[in-house]
Amino acid sequence: MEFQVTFQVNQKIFLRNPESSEVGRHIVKSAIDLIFELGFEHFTFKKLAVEVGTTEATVYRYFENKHRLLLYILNWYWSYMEFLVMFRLQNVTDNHVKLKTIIELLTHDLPESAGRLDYNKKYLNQIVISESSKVYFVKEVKEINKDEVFKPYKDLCSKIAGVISAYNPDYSYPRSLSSTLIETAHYQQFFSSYLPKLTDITSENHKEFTAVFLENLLFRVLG
Amino acid sequence: MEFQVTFQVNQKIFLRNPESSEVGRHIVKSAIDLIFELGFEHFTFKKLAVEVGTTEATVYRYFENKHRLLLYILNWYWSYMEFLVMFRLQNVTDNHVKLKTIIELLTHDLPESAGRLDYNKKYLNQIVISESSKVYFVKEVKEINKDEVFKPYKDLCSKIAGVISAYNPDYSYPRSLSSTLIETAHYQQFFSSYLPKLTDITSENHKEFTAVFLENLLFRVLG
DNA sequence: TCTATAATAATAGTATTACTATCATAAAAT
DNA sequence: ATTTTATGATAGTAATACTATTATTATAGA
Repeated sequence: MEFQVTFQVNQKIFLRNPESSEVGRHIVKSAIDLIFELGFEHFTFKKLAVEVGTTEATVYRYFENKHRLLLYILNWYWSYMEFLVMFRLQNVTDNHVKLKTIIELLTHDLPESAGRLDYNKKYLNQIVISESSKVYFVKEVKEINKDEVFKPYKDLCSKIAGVISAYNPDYSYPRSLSSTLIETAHYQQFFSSYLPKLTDITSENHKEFTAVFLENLLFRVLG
Repeated sequence: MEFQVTFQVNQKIFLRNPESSEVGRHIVKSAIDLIFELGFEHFTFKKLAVEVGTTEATVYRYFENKHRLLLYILNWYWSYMEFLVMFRLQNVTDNHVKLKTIIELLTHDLPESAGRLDYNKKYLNQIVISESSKVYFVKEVKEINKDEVFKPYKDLCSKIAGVISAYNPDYSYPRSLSSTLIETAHYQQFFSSYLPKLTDITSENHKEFTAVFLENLLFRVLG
């Protein structure tokens, strides 16, 4: 059986829906490759246009600027992650197993999807780790937030918080703990790769180290 | 009694020591004001030069680029924070009190120092919260790290990890927990201010909320 | 099949950013 | 008194982050 999962990303993030055309899809796919390769600071629409084989003007018809494009990519990621959490928790009754599954999902690459959108999942994962904080740590966050562009992140956070509360209804900070899990999953992987003295990593398996650290933390906190 | 605490910031961060001249000190002070006001992305050396009443060329004689200047500010912050931790833990024997003091320091504005450097502590604190991750979430992190520019961060992390281990010698991840405390102190404050649905804040006191959340988390983790 | 309507390519242009270079002058050190 | 050093003034360049115009192509509807 073949099936496709699609999410409608918030209209306000793009000027023209990139999923509606070949060029549009190519733009997002190449953006993921380029942001991974160059880092967000060195990534430009000019370079992207060259990579796609189109012009800057065309890219600008889809996205207002590179910040919005990154936001688009992350919205896609957060939505997909929320779907994966929901999907993988289907029919699981044990809340302990649920939380372990969530940590596994947060700390490992996305599974390859069969769909039309074959984004490079390794690159996407690295972008989420290294670049995602740049979409909210900006002076304009209040303005941007009004467009509800962080809704998928909040939904994901909320879903995980729900499981936390189910596991321990007396715990007072399910949302903060949930966002802490998500963020910590990112920078502990980053730190263990590039600034290992900020962590206790011993082997080379950054994802596994992060998962084990988070699991330990989570279940100590929740009892 | 008047006294001054100074830290020698790593030579490799600057081209000319900004503390060695009036203009240099003015540059750093104004940089803190401007980065706070504009956000790091909109902050430029041109704007800084105008603010200081000097030229771009002069600013470039002190710092290679704005990334290095931010790094300088954070090195100063991390060093000062490590000093404060050391200072405030003097003569405290109870490890529980030590950890509470550390969380208090991590989540609140720096105390005003009597010294020559009267950086705006409120602005500095906001910069640490919103901009600090931008110094390491860059493609060049490996190269930059070779200059030991993250040493003060690692030292601070290590100092806190030491207290964690003293409190609970059996805990396996003192460094990771330490960096998690530091980072979480930042973005829980940020989230509770701008994206409150990612947290469990109820009042308006972001610093207090973050402190209480972190304390709860820390002592549950360490038992 | 013709025609209206999008979307794109090609091209140009602007303001700002992120620098580098030169040279004269002022201040500090020897 | 003279050398060194820092700064100011000025200029200039390549890249970035856009906006605008027009011709061409693809598509969808009549």
